[in-house]
Amino acid sequence: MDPGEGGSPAAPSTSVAAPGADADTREDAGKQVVVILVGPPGSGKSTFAEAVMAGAAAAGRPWARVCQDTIGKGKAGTKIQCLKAAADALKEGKSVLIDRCNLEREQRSDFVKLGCTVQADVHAVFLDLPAKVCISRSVSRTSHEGNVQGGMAAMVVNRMLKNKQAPLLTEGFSRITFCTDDDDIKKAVDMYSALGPSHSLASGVFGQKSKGPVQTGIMKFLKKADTSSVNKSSGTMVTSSERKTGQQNTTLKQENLEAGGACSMQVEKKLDNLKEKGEQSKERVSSDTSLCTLAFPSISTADFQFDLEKASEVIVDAATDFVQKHDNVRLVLVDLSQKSRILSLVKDKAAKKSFDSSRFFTFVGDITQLHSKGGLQCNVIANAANWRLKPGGGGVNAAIFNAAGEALQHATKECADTLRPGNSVAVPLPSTSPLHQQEGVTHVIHVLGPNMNPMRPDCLKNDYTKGCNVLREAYNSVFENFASIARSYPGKQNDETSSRKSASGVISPNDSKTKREGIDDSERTKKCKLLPSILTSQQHHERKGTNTLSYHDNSMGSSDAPNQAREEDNKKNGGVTNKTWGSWAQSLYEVAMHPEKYKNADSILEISDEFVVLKDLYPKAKRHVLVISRTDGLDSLADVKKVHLPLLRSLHSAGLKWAHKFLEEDASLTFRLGYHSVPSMRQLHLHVISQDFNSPSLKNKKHWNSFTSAFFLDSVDVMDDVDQHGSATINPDEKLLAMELRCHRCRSAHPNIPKLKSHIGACKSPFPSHLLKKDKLLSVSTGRTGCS
DNA sequence: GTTCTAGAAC
DNA sequence: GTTCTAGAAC
Repeated sequence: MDPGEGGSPAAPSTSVAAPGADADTREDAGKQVVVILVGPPGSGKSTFAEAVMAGAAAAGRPWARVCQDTIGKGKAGTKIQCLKAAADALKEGKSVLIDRCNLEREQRSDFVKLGCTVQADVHAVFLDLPAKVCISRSVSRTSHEGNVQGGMAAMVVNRMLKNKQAPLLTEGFSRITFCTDDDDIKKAVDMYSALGPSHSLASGVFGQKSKGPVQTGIMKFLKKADTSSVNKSSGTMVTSSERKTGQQNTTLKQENLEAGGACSMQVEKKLDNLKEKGEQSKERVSSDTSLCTLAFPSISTADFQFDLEKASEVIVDAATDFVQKHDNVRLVLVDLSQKSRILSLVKDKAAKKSFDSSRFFTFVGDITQLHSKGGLQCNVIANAANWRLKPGGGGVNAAIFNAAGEALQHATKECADTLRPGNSVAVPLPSTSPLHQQEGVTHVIHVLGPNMNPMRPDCLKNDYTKGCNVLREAYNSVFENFASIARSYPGKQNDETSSRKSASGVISPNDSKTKREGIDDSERTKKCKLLPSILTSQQHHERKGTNTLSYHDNSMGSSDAPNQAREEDNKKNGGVTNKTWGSWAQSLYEVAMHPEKYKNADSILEISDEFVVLKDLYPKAKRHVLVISRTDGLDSLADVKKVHLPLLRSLHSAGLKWAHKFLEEDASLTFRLGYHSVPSMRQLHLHVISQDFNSPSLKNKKHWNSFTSAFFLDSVDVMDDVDQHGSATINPDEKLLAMELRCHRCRSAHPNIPKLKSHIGACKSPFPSHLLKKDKLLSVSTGRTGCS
């Protein structure tokens, strides 16, 4: 990093500004900074603080470190001692580093106030490392100043992380730096070490990756004297000297949005009024990162010429309905023009409805520059796409593809080839995309709405009955895709945990470890090596060319042949799936098509016209069976349409029947029924799996997360989804499988699989509240069928 | 889906 | 030295 960027550092200041000194004098002397570190034990706060102090000392800059772990004569002290030490240091003209966990807003608010009182810049540096890293480090250290080490450390870290609250600008910070790995931390240390008295760092939120915003140049230095040009160039900067005036409307909007109290539609009107008075109009709107936010354009009302009045009704209905059903999400309808008629119509209609208006509002701005120009942090944006999912064509589609670069085209290609009206597809935006880097957008959801323009494909010729239905389907599809993405955001999971009911009504796993292992062992001896034999059988047929399956008419006998045929079919049908399957992934398909060949194998539990029930060859729990659909052409959930709803219900009923049977044999079990978002094996299959996860075949992170993250879609939800929207909402994000290892009951984090397994063998916490709804869990105590 | 294994982490 | 993960191959 070049600390001289924007001007070389000046000589260290020796003058000390009195607390009451006016701003100009203070700026001459160099602005003091209060840096509040935020992070759990093991996140490296002390290392950070020591490195910055060393850098500052070497450069002769007056900094003080206030460390709660050592403030009591080398031992841990109190918050009050820290506050006093910080106040004293500030009086002496020093900048201050607050080295304590500060994970909750309340814990850090007094330090923020202290900084504001002496008109120092107040910064947060959030050391937001993966829980497992913090736990590993804190468990293994031996001479920690605050004695958070050894076996207790994991518990302490987990408890703290459960309640962590990411810092927000509205707390009074002028700058927040997120560090999610050691590289980020090093950069932040370098930055603060090199911070000269005549420099100040840019205001805003920097380095936040997982929740949307934004890596906007963590290394950027800005000359303090030039605040006016800062505002001109970026439109989002708010320095402390401006807070009295420029931040007025920012604060107004932030408070309203975050408190969820006042109507944000009104807030926008107030903001509009301020704009009319010539005030700064491009302030940061909300730094609330606890809400996953979707920005979406009005669908079909531009080039597709859909009636605005009717469209606005659909938007308001769909959006208000959605935010009422989902926590921790926010929807923002965006249009470029201040005079947008669709925005006014939606605002008017929304004002007449009763809902939490901080979670659905309208916004004037460019959907590709919401963060950098509008200060609105959106994790996900929707794109009014064309049916070929190609760039160009003008409007929002061209703008988004332009802004996102080639990365979006490639990522889109991997997810889908075409789109039908009323459908959407969520595309994870690679981190190489400028839209990801600069605006913090992690996903683009392409959606195709109904068309009323005779010059465009699939014109509905003013059939608004159909048109409104398709438009509603389109919005529902976008919102549900968004909900799936939101579910994978870490903050959401913490919230679910914190709202967990104390009494679950679900029986805990059997206390007797010996008994459990005994059952496992007996099952292992009975295990039939069915699947490899199927593979052998199929390969044998392929070699001999005697396979009766129609796709082997292909002269090459390639196992990819059916995929090619199906890809063609998918394209013809406008479907969005085009997955190819390796030869090893065909076993279930083979069983489903020819179960009679294997009827003597003890792995097959039941065969009907619609399904086959099969013991999983590598069970990931004491009891784990698959209910495999026998419908040819249904490879996975992505292929499921409304017409398959009766089939889904049959699979579910069969799953329930077997779960009940297993519960009769072992009343300590709890079952969950569901599908993998993206299965590894071809042929739609429902997992019926006991929640003990006590199995030697559960070996890695992917196994664990495929059954305990949002990657696992509950059968009841899938049936509802298909019933309401005509298809299942799938989040294809592979990141779900790479997430850190968390207990499926108490959500505590663990550094590796063996440690996780030893924890889940003992954890008696109730299941998270979201699993207790809709009979997603089946146990003797619930005694329910799950049929609706 | 699993197995194998190099190399990272401890 | 041992444990554990993650990527390649099947």
